[in-house]
Amino acid sequence: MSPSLYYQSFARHLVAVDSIIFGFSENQLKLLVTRRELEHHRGQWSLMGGFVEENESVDDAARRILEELTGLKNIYLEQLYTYGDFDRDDGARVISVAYYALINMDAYNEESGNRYQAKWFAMDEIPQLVFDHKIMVEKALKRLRRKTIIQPVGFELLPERFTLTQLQTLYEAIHGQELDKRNFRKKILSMNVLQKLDEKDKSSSRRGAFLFCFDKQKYNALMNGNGIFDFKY
Amino acid sequence: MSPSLYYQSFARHLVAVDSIIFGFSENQLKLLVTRRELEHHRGQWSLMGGFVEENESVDDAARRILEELTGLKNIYLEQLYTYGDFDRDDGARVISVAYYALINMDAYNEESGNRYQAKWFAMDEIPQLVFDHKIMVEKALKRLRRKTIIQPVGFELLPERFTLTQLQTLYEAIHGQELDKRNFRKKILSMNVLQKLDEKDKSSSRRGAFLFCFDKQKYNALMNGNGIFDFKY
DNA sequence: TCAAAAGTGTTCAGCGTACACCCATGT
DNA sequence: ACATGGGTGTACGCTGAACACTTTTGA
Repeated sequence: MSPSLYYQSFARHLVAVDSIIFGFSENQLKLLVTRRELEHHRGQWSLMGGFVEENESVDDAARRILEELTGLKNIYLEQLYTYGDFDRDDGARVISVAYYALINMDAYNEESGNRYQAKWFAMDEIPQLVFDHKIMVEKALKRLRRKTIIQPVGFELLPERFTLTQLQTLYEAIHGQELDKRNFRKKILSMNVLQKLDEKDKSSSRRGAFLFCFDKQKYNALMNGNGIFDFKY
Repeated sequence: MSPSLYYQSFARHLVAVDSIIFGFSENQLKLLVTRRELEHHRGQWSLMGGFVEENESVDDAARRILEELTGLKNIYLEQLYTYGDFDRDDGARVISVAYYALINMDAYNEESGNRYQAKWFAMDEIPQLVFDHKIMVEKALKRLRRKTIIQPVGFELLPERFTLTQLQTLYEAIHGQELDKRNFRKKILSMNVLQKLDEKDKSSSRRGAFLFCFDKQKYNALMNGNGIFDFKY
């Protein structure tokens, strides 16, 4: 008797993946949502999602579906939480593993998105979403906020080269509050993960602002060293 | 056509729940593991787990399985992470939602545990576990450490009434490092979630140490107020 | 009287926070 | 010359961290 037979008597479930996809443009944090394609609730606004296939890891499913929608590989993607109420989808029992993704909207492929009637919404203009997707979005936002406090993650939402003002505006958008320019710069620079470039961005001021980029090396050094949460009372 | 029919063509999966169960005794953080009952790898050390049933939420499955093993209801239980590699279980494709639980070992029912050949191990004496269970335990420990820094969660592992020395020993066990007594007390008491009782515990010293209990009211007030993570740069 | 754990305060350094002015440049 | 965003430094208060001695009491 093959091992798999031992498991035969147990219930099997549809397992979906739903992605909370964040972007940043026009100084606003945005969310990418699609029109649902499945018959049930077809056409309603919904997070981008799909079902986990037979021989596919859940992470791979999330990446696959994200790539279908955005045309992007190598996106920052992190598992958020698994939603398992048996009646969360009123059409069938579906367990959903939620992920959140941070993407650089400049690189986003609009054509791919159009196939799913995808649309970006500012966080305070998100339409009603199907099932428990709104709850997922709220949890993702909380997680993103927490994450950006203790780890320099926000970069994923920006183009490769960005000004400190852009970065600050992003943080303000994520946290929904204004920040002091001097303190912000002091803090971010003291983290020592930014590399100052010679070039200036002149698109938003006459004087021009220096461009920076994220220094992956420094970042890794930081992470591999002592963790950020050193416990001492 | 009923909604559920729309979903028929998608793959279905076995969904398991595995619990990392922490306890505290003899000044050590401990983990409860069982001997595996399913044919495949039967008898190996394994986290307590089981399959999610047809009309059961994943959370309920976790609670059900935990109660079967420990005889305890109302345990602190939190979803940890979902493990979805398609080959993580070499017998069949099983997606596992991991939870971690904190239990007061005084209340633990040994009889229930014996039915599963359950055993408590100190964290540095955990035997080899089946599949990816070791990874789950490591993640749970990290989460517990982080959690105890920012939220007074540790109480769940202690009897209802405890001394500050006991609490400190617990924190030392969780974090694997010694803490300064004065700083620890200052910090914990300033959180304002402990209630000092009139009674003393004389079991561990001639002088006796005052007993405290966790004050749920104060705790809730704290949590409902401003969150712990106020972001300001 | 002594052994063993309980209990208690102060000092210092570093970090977060508040706050206001000059700089560079294109029009 | 002026309007617009870019860039910079300091002072204060709080919190975390290091550190040692007295108290109580049963044996």
